[in-house]
Amino acid sequence: MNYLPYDETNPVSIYNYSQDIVGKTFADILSENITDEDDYETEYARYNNPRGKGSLGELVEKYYFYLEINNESRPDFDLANVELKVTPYEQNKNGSYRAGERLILGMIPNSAPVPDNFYGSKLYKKIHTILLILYLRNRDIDRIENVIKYTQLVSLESDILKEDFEIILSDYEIITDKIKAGLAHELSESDTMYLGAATKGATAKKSLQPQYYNPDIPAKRRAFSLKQGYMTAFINKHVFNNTQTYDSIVDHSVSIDEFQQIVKAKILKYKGWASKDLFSEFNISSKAKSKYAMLVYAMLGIKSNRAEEFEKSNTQIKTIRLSENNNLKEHMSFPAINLIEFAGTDWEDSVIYETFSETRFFFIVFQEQSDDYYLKDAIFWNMPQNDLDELAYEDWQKYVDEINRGVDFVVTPSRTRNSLPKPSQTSVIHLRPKAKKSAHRIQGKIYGNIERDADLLPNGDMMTKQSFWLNKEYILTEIINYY
DNA sequence: GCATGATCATGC
DNA sequence: GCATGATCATGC
Repeated sequence: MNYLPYDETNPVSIYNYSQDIVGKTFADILSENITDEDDYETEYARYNNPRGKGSLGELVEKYYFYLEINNESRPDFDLANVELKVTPYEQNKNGSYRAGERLILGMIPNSAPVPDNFYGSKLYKKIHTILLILYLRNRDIDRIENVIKYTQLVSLESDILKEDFEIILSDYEIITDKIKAGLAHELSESDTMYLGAATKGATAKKSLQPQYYNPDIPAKRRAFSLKQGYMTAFINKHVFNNTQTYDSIVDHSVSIDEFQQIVKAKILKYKGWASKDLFSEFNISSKAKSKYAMLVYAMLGIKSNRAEEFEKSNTQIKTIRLSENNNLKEHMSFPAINLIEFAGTDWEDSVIYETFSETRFFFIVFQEQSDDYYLKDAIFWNMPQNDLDELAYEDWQKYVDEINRGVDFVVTPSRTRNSLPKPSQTSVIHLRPKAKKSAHRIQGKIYGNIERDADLLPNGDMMTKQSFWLNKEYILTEIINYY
């Protein structure tokens, strides 16, 4: 073994040495270590490849810490029990920061027995102490030119588990119980709150593996991860020391079950109330279409619309209005998409896959009765992995095919019809317009304000900006079991 | 009367 | 000025 510039048995020594990395780009680290110009070019290209997702971490391991790359379940700094994690963060438009990705912690054993106890797991040993190296990601430059900004020694016990202990432990149990029941193929990242079961491997089909507890049905390889929302809160709190960002709903450590019970109780306290009474009780005079969502935050005691537990667990509040005869009034809307990106992205990297694999939902149900809506129920929900893999995938494919084939239009004075699949032709999700006004450019002919309201199609036409929507019939079949 | 295309009030 | 979280409303 060559001489190392730090004591590999001592976490503090490793951390002290790591402080000199701050301010460097990944390319700097390469050039400080490679004198031959051709070798430098080769390595630069290798580590700059966006397909090599873990490659910046490998670069740091190899060229800064001089470690052998280890793909095993032992920590990177084995003798000090320290795991190295190199991860991006990004700046939001309003200047605040968010984690760039979930933090992958270690593979979930699929072909071997799962330890019952979190403390007996390889995961616990591996992530007990983490050297977290954060770089500020700028997507406009070569990834290898990004600058490393922070390095921090993170202790699982004092920094992470202390405040979120019960939830992470119950997350671990949910994941491992499903595996032990032979249901690893039904795992979804949105099943849990902070510790997620993230998919691993380029495409799911490539990464299918037989299950130890159910050899007949293969399952995707997955890794334990701390969710992106969790990491955003973590770096704001523990790296940037910014504690003003969120309001928390529950001020003590609880399991997922307890958390959900507490949150539901805060809402269901008002079960049966008419919405007009709720609006006056909580002083909401808004005429905005999102007034029901504003009401829910008020009922939860959240001043901003950022609840700590919801942000950390990627949970979205959505309100649902039922008609008197128990149908949903409307489909559920999501943000606008970029059509060209939509049609050119693989399923597992698509916004729809990412949204439904990672998001937990808190549905607040109101029901119409005579001339008002009455609070009926509050339901935590996430899309079952099977529905995502099969039904949502088929719907998505129809839209991708039609957009790539070329969308046809029929223009009339009152509306412009398009040849995208209709909501009634889909089972889980559909695309529909969402803009200030309708706008199109069809074979060069312009209708409406295309700059503001239209989105480009692959064939050069433009159509009104589209969002994706969750079908109301699907939502109804999902929530009907709850009441 | 519902499906689908169109649109809105607000906050940041 | 635009993203958000929705609801509105025409015409089949």
